[in-house]
Amino acid sequence: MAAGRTAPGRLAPLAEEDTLSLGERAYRRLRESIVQGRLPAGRKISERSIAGELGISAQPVREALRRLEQDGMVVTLPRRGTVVAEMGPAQLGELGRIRAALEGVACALAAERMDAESLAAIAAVLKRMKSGTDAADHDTIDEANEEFHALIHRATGNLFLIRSLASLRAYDNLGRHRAVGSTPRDLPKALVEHRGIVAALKKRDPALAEARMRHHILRSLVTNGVLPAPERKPRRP
Amino acid sequence: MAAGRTAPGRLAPLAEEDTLSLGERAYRRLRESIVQGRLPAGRKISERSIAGELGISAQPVREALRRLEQDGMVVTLPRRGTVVAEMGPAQLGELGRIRAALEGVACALAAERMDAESLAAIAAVLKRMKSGTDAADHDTIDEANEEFHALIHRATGNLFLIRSLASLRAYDNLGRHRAVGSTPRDLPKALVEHRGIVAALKKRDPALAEARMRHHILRSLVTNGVLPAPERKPRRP
DNA sequence: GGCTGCCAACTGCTATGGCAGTTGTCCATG
DNA sequence: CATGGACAACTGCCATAGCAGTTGGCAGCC
Repeated sequence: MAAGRTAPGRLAPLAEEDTLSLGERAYRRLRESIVQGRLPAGRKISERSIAGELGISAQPVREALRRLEQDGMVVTLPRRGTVVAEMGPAQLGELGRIRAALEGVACALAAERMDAESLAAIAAVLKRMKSGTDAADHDTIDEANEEFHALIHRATGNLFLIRSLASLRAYDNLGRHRAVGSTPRDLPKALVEHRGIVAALKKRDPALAEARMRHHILRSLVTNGVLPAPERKPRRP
Repeated sequence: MAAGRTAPGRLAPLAEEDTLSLGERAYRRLRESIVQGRLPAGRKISERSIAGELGISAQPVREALRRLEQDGMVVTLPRRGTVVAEMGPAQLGELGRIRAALEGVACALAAERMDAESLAAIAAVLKRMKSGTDAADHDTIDEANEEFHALIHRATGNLFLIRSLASLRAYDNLGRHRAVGSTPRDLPKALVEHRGIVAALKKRDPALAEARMRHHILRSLVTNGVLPAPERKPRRP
């Protein structure tokens, strides 16, 4: 990590060279720290202490905390303090189901309006996924996967969707980071699912694209242990 | 409106008696003003001028604007200004589809965990809807409708879902306010749909509840003119 | 007349200081 | 030893002031 030699749970001062506002940078830093588990649930966050660690004033930190609160990542009790929100497995599962639905809608919108350039790009990503899967190279798979979904999100052109999904994918990362050790993934299954999604996008079939994407997300959540395995449909017991 | 005699587009000062933070109150005020169309799209919003109108400092206003920006209701260009976001009919339609999906997930979650008390409450709301529909009383219908969905949202116990849907329903209101005059509504159809949703909730059938809720939202968006009528499925043209 | 350059009036952004409410600690009291 | 109360050290919250970048207009020049 770029954090370097910092005490666990502490943040390195912000670099000066950046062009973003301090509030924005503080928001991203805090968000990243929470997602990566460096700021665990229940940890107290005070505006002043964070400001001190980041080497900035308390005001931008306060803005960042308000935004994180709207994301649901922290909760603040007036005049008492702000703490990182608790995220039980049940709530993580709910967020996963929400994300599945939103990714589905995004995929449907993308199927309607994705241009040829983006389609070519996503086909290229698919190839990288294939080679990465063959080599069992998790880094390139993760990277390609990230780009895969990002391309679809961007194709929707819908800011609300993009933001919401970014927030939800952050929780997904949290779920992964929580499970120490190997995170199980059914790579070949994911590959064929991705191919099916791209095929639906190329056919410009919104309903099919949505169904496939949603199923893909839900299945991956199940194999990751975030969601329980769905019960088999009983044919009248 | 409680706004009273204020110049169009201007905001009345905040009351003192409230217990909420100034930032929170400013957020709600601005949000309400945007939703009701009092602050039309493209209108410039400066921290200082709003602060002056509300009789508070610029800092809480700034927080409110950052939160509204995360909601997608305003966009701010650094060092240049903040304006109310443009919302074309296309984007409004997209948000409607997103909302339909999220309301569906919320309804599924509610079907799994709604307690008897809430089920009784929602049954009562249904009765009010029935009488309101018979009397063609739009006010009580709107009120009951609001409560209907709020009960379902609350039953999920998911803050992210509740917040997102609140934001999306705000846009829905904006769509209504935009269409001056009579907003078409198929009241009897809505009533039977609501009944079907409640039936699914009582049966604790998440999939059915989700499908019915989603269809209900999508249909209402179509009759409101937010979404185009879906094309009939061609059986191979 | 049309163009350039400057200046004033904005804008968002951040730091500082201080207020009011909360919490924890330590001492005096029963 | 246990209990209650005051004080200090927090907390979030807000107002003020000032910085730096942007914009609009007006004078001066070509």
